Amino acid sequence: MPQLLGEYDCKIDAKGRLRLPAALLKQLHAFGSPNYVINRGMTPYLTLFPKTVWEHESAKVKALNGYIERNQAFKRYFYRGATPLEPDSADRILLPKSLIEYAGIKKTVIIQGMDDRVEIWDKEAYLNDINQEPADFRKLAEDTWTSVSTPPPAPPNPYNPPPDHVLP
Amino acid sequence: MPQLLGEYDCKIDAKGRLRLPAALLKQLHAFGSPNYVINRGMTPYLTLFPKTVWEHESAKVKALNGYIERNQAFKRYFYRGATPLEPDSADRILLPKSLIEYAGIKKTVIIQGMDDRVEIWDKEAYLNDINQEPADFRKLAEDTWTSVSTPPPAPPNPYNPPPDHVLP
DNA sequence: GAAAAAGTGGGAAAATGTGTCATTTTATAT
DNA sequence: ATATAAAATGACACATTTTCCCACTTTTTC
Repeated sequence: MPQLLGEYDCKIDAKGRLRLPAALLKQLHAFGSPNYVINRGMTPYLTLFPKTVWEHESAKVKALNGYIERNQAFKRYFYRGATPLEPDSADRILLPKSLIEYAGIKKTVIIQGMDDRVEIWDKEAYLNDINQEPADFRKLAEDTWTSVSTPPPAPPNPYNPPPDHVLP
Repeated sequence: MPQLLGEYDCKIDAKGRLRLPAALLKQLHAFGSPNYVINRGMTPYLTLFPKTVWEHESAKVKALNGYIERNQAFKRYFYRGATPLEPDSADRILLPKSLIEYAGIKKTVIIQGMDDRVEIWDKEAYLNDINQEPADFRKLAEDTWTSVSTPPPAPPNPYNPPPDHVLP
């Protein structure tokens, strides 16, 4: 399974377009198609999924019985804002206005790889978030790991990256 | 199976007509016919089904034994307000007045794709709903998922982008 | 330092969304 | 039945958004 990694600094242009950094694009291509789904994050940031990852996520949600009100509320929360995206010829994606507003995106965003998805933050909000109470991190880490039984290491999964495309 | 995705901002005209956004129409066409059924949601919003999906839904309800009083009551609720719709020549649907009133629709609605159906909300009500206490969502998510097993992810198919333009 | 690639910006054509008005159809009352 | 009103539909024009394309600047690479 490929993995999305890296922290990127990007600008949004006046039309709300975001160019995906070349280094990130290469990683995204390993997920199978040049199509994405973007959605609201839990707090004011956005999450961009490769379409294949999104489909996997939503398959689980689809199975829920919507006549149970709590399930339906969950579904709604899951889908709220989810929008399919395709990059243009210059590898830019057009961010929906409502999501730009939601995430408080001004001019510059930070894109952060998060394994099988990326988070898109307004730069200022991102810096606030990670600089906040760094002292807390140790406690957070301890709390996190004490409540989780460490799974045995999975057998190594040899991953052969696709060849980078060769340019003339 | 195609999937309906996206959050769209639309206005209702003075006659209660709603133009379906072009991006959504494309997705709806994938469901096989330009016919829809609209119905009341559980709370004040509307649900629009592609006809094929509606038929599938109502088949399940039809199978309920109507001699059981609670089933009959459910059926009645299920069919109450259900209305077949066909878009006009300009891809607009005419929302029944009673449903507009039920959903508290004023001028602007949000249409949100929800996999095999879309929800139509009065904009204000929608924003209230999704911005509501995200802390609640954590618990909701936990409750929801404790009853569902996670299938293993399928390995993706790497995407090989077309070669960049070659210069002579 | 030159060439290539990556990242930005903006103009303009095409597509979409929206309001208005005219015409047709349906309903209602006399 | 016919007249009138109401509603539904169709047509169009205007505003806005999206897409496509190209050119320029900055960064990277050799």
